[in-house]
Amino acid sequence: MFHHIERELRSAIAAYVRAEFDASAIITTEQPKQPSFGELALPVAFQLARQLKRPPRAIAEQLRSGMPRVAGISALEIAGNGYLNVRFDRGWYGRALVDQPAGAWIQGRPGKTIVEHTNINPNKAAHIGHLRNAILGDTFVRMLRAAGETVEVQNYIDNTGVQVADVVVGFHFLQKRTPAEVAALAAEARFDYYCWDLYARISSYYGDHPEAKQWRHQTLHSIEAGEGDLAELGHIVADAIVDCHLATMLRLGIEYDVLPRESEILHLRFWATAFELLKERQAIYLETEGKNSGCWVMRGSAFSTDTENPDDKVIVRSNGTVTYVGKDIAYQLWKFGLLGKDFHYRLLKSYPDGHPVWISAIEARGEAPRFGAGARVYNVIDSRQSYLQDVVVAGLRAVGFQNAAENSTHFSYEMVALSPRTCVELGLELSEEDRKKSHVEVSGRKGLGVKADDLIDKLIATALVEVDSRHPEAPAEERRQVATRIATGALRYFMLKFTRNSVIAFDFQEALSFEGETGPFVQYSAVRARNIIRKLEERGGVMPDFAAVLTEEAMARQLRSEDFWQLLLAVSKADSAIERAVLSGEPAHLAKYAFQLAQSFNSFYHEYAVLAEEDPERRAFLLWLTDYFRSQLERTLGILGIEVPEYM
RNA sequence: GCGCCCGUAGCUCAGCCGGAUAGAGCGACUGGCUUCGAACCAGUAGGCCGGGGGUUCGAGUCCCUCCGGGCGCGCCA
Repeated sequence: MFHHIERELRSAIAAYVRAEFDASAIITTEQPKQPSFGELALPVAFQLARQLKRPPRAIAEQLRSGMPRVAGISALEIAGNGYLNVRFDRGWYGRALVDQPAGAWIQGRPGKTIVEHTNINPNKAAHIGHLRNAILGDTFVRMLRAAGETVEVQNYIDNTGVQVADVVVGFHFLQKRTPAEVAALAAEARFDYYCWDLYARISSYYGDHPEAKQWRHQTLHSIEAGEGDLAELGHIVADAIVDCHLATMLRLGIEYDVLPRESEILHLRFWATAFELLKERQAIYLETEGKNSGCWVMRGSAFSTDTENPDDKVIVRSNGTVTYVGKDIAYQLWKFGLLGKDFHYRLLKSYPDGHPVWISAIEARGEAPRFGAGARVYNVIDSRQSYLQDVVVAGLRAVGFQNAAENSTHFSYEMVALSPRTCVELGLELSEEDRKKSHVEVSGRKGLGVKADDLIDKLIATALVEVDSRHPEAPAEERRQVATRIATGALRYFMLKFTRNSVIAFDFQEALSFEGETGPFVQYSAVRARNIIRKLEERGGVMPDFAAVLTEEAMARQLRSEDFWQLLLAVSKADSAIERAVLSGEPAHLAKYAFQLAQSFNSFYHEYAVLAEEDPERRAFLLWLTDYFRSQLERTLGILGIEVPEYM
């Protein structure tokens, strides 16, 4: 509704300015600095002042007196030296919300939006850095869907890369295990933890025995050829770890639609097709001299911002093998349906909620939906890979797919590092240098990091202590479920509260906190609203007929209270908050909104006893406001992927 | 060397397309539990928005420059 009035007002003013001043201005609306100034502020007179060479105050005065009426607006006021402040008709506004609580503004862009996230190497347990990626990606997906878009969630699996190969080397060459033995191990719990340690071991082994890298090359070769024990081990490891990752992410409510795998990209020769295309369109050329002699390269000028003498990027090595970026270009072409090839698919599994997840396959099995061929693609990848993402987009452009290039977005985010204090807690030895830093980078090779499942377990345990002390009478299983929701809410909120380009220095003490700006704070507020309604029913009461009791006049009476009005206004801005977060691509904005909303309600909750209210109209109003708040906060939390526990 | 990001309260961070007196959480200090359960609320202290130039009626926000920090820049993935 807020949104609606805002839009109506903007177009009314734009039309008036065109007619009366013969000028065009981009009408922007702002939130007034103080609530007492009204609901919206328009700096339009300042913009026009320059064009018209007239003082802003005079322009504002003309706008104020001449403007046609806009429904829902009761007054325009001039403030400062030319601000036009807008006051809403409170009774009208409140009533409109009773009639239509949720906005009908939703209309997504046409076509399918592809969001690729998670993309963890399937060779070891997921860590907190991966959590940031998956939570950001998943929340962005929920935001887009809330904005009415059709979204496909992809999670790319590099099951043939060096990282998988290294773990295979560990099993085969260091431990001398057969595929059958590894398969047995993979069936046991926490295989991903086992591989975490093994990967760190083999990485350090390479350091001491450089000649052992020969094993890696041999393994990579076997995996690519798809033959022999080493290839079989590769499949066993990668498949089992993918299962672990899916399970970890499901704990946070994160699901995928399709898992395209590198093994199928190789087998179905995606690269060969892309290579022909790149050559044909002259996006790459065969270098005949200099350091890149014998390689197929992309001109540096195609992607680099260094205008002096940008380095060319090798796409195909002089030995004929393709680089990572080359494969990525082929994959990105597929995402837009521009490669002229597709995967086959098989159903990997169905989630408990019934949602199916498909995985790429060499032969078709089952009737899969049409994957890929998106109108837009968002790649959720950390900012360290921005250079490579630029090359991929330049590749699309060079091939002539301007449109695809423009619709490719690197949804980047900064890394998650560890606070020095947390490193100490983890028993890691820090150098003098590290100790002074504000954060220390995680390293999979060194096994340095916080595993996702460990963190979730720790959060649940911490939450359970609180739940147990508050609700000792509740069944143990139920308490555990409540603690789980609190824990995952805390974790998701923690990862979302920072804007994307801020480095997170992960700190246990901070992440395990349930007070202040945290997920549980917001959940608690929703629980309180629910409690009011539940208590009402427990006492034999029923919800009043809001449509009958809360007439426009009644609303106007109740909303004379500044406290009620401000809360109502804040709640009614959910749509605006969602839209703003989608437009800015910043889930943190929505998280912040949820927090502020919770704050407003908590203060209201403290001040006013809803059920004890004796005046029937006022009581009905308070109940309606409480329920309206509850529904809008729950909707917002749902988009953040945060569930509300039954009690706290 | 080149490129990208960051620098705002003691700490961690917000600050929407440039707009009115720069905000929140934590920490510190004062108060508030007779249950719609305090995982909360009310209040106090705390800021040269890294420095310096510029553009503008107006700059935390845009431009230039310097300082400090992070991350990239391979015929690795």
